[in-house]
This record gives sequence, structure tokens and C-alpha cells, in this order.
Amino acid sequence: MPIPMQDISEWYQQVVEQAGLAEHSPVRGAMTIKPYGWALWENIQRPLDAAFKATGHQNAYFPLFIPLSFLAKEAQHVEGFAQECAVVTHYRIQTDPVSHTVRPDPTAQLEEPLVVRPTSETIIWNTFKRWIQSYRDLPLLINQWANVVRWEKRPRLFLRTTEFLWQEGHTAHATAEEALKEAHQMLDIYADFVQNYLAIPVIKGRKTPTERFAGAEETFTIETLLIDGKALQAGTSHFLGQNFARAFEVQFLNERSELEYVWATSWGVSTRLIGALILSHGDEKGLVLPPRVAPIQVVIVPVWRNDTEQAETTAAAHQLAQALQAQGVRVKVDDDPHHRPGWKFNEWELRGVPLRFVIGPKDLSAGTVEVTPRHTGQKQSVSLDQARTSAKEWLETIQKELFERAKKRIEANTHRVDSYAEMRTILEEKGGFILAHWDGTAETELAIKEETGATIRCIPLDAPPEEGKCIYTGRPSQQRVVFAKAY
RNA sequence: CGAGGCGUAGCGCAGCCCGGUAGCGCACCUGCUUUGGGAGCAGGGGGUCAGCGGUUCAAAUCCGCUCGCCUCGACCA
Repeated sequence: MPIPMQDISEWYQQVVEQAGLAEHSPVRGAMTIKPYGWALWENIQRPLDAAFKATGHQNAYFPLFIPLSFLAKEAQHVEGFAQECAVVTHYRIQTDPVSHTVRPDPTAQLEEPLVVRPTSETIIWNTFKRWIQSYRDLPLLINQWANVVRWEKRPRLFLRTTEFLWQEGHTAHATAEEALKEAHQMLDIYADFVQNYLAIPVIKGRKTPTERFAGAEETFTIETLLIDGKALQAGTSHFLGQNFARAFEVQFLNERSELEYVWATSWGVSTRLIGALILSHGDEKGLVLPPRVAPIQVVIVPVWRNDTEQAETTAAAHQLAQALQAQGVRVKVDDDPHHRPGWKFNEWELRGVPLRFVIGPKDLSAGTVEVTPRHTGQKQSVSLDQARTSAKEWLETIQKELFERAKKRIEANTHRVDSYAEMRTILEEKGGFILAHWDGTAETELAIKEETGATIRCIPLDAPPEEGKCIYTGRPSQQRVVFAKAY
């Protein structure tokens, strides 16, 4: 497997496939998520779902198919998604009598074509219209876990697939202030989750008008930097204003019996997070998973030379596993007799298991266990007792160290730049985040994009104001923004 | 959608130029020996050579078309 920096694309694909996360399906851009990848997704879903519910949101499910006319109701929205919609036009197939191939039955054409949802704002707001009458129905806080389809030009496993899994939250509020607060709250939930569970540092920010979600008044984002120096949007939260309420005529009576349009938000994270995970922590040996989301947190490998030793070390491994399991640790004993220890070490390293315990004949007689964290590879011999009592603590340490390591990497690749020439050099040579002044115009943004390939990833929320001159035009600027080449 | 590369066993590839019995490595199955960093030996199974059409006595190989995949761009969670 190549070293990540040399050929990231090749390395990435190999990790995804060989670690057993996912594989290509016969349909371009559509992937099969394998059990190990799915387990990872479940571990991402669980804490997020809990966080949504803890803040008063309820799960529901809306249909996959959206009448074509719905998309057209919000002008910017349809414009934004028109280029990448899958459309269902027929409801029956038939065998051609001449060629014997199966084809859509031309006599079974739908009256109105159905769009396979690229996102669900339209179908949901069509529904919210009936759910909302009074200020007492507000706020309406709904989330759904679903698949969506966007016919992307250039798919990439997890990072950009034609069909992908996500959650999309859709909320309705009585006031703009409340909706805006909701959008911020959800961005914070995403940032906390990504940093605390995936151990991926992010920058919270606003998108520029050019990069905004189609139909939003304000788009918030969490941006991270991957090991190849490219940026990735890891999650978004939109303040939709009254755009969808007006498009779908969703009004409520306020306390003074006046009719008002509701204020909306939508927010989502997707299976792209798995791509972010791989490209944040991976190394030349493969995947490196943070303990909190790793499907297997500890793998125990017994080693033996004969039948007696096999029985003894395997028994000891299972005994230790049970003790760990009782503490809530996700543990696996690899006692497969068909593979030798070296094979297993490589295999579990490739799959990113955070902690490996080895119990061999020498350990058995000494009462020890060999402990190796995946991210450092440093072997250490500890007492069996310590392995039992300290495993959870070690996992927490690994979780923190992975975050710190990623943070250092991103800091080392974040550059405060005041000259356009320097910015171009950095972008060409190594990539990374560029913190630079911008005059706030779309023209400048576009010119820089065309000349360098870099876009404004976000206008950071927590950056202090700073007087400066636009890196491109020299016009005055109040704050640095984050430029980078992105996925 | 533009430019380049590639489709041969589950995976990775050779064979194609110069048409004539479809091969190698890994994986898989059986047996024996092994087991602290991807084991060894012996035996074995597995293929509409991406698809369609053409040239030919004969096509993985030559010609045409179609489809798919990968990389780089423009578009995007």
C-alpha cells in the first residue's frame, strides 16, 4: 500500500476496499457498504441521533419520490439541483419481442415525472404546510435518516457518491432569531461530534453567498483539512429564512391573530464523514479509527506453538475479552487457526482497530499481555491485570491523542498569508488552509478560484476582527477568511 | 461533460504488436507440517477474454460501435 502522500487516490481506494468498508457496485457512483463500514456508520448515527433527540428533535420519514413540480417551487433551489437529478418516468418494464432485452414499457409513462430526492426540503415543506396552523405548533423540530441521490459527475467512495446516506433536519420557527439560533445550535452539535467522536478538528464558519446552499439565506459549515492538504466540508446547517415558507405557503397565526410565514432551517451530515475519517487519521498501514466510533476497539490475538498452548492462550484471550466486554468495550478475539499471528497483525492494523492485545506462551507464564496502540505502533508489555483495568483509560487516551495529532497537522498546514504570490505558491506546492483578507466581492472570489483552484471554504465564526487589505485587490477587509482547494 | 489511461478467474496482472490448445501470482478447496510481523510442500476447483457487430478456415489478439471503471479538470454533502 503506497504511503498516503505519494498517491492519495490510490491509497484511499485501497483502504476503503481492503479494510472492508465498501466496494463499487455495478451502478456508477453507487457503493455497497460492507458490514464493517456499516458498523462504523451505526456508531456515527447513534450519538448524533441522541444529540438531536436531546435538543427536542423527533425523527420522521418522508418519501423518496418527489413530484417534479415541487422542485420548481423555490427558484434558487431548483436551479441549484437541476443539473444532478435522477428522474423516474416509467412504472413498468417489458421484454422487447425483437431484441429480447428488457426496457421501460413506452405505454407506461408517468403523467408527472418523479424526482428521486436530492434533498427533501420541497416534499417536507409541502407536508409542513398541513402540520402548521398556529404559533402553538411551533417550533416544529424534525429529523430524518435517509438516502438521497445526486447525479454527480465524478463520484468517489464515501466522499461523493451518487446515492448517499445522511440525516437531514428540517425545522420551522415563529421568529428569525429562533431559527438562526437553531441553525447555530445544530452547527455546534456537528462540530462537537466531529471533534469529540471522530477526533477531527474543524473550523466553524459561514459560507460566502456564492457557496451557499440553494435556497438558503445563510449557510454555516464545519470545514476540515485532510492529509493531502485539501479541505472538506464535513457538515452544514442552513438558515432558510422564509424562502421555503413562501414557496409552499406555510403560514401560522401568531399570538395577536396575525398570519405570518414561518422561519426555517435545515442541516445535515452524511456518509462523507467516513471519508473524512479515513483521510484524517490514516497512514501507510491503512485505516486508523478513533476508539469512540471503532466497530472493534480492542482485538486480542492469542499466539501458540502447539495444541496445549493454543487451548491455553485462546482461553486466556476469551477470559480477558469477557472482562473487557463487561466494561462496555467492543472487543474481538481473533483465534482463527487458519491465519498466523503476523497475518492478523497486518489485517487488524489495516482495519484500524485502535488497540491490540497479544497473549502468547511467554505472556501466559509471566502473567503479561503485549499491548500495541494502532496509531503509534509501540509495543509494551503489561500485566494481565493492568490490561483488564486500564483498557478503557487507554482508549480514551488514544481518542485524545488522535485529535491532538490531527490538530497539529492542520495547524502546521494553516498559513496566514498577506501576498497573493505567496498564496499561489503554497497552494501549488502543498495545499492547506490559507488565512487571508478578502474584499467581500463575488468577483474577487471567482477570480481567485479561476486562477488558483482554491475557494473560500468559510468565513470563520470565532476569528477576531482584523483590519487588512484584500490579498487580490488591495481593498479594505475586516476579517481573514479561509481559502483552500476542496473536495 | 472535456483530456488521458484501462476492461482477460474473486483480486492483481501477462498474453494482443506478429490470429492457431487461455496463463501467472494472491485468494479459494483437500492433506501434512507450521503459528511472537502477511508460512512451506503436495494435490485440486474456478473463464460466455466487458458487450455487440465485422474481417478470416480460425479472433483474447485485427477493424467498427457501445458500455463500464480509474486519474486529472468544470459541478457538488
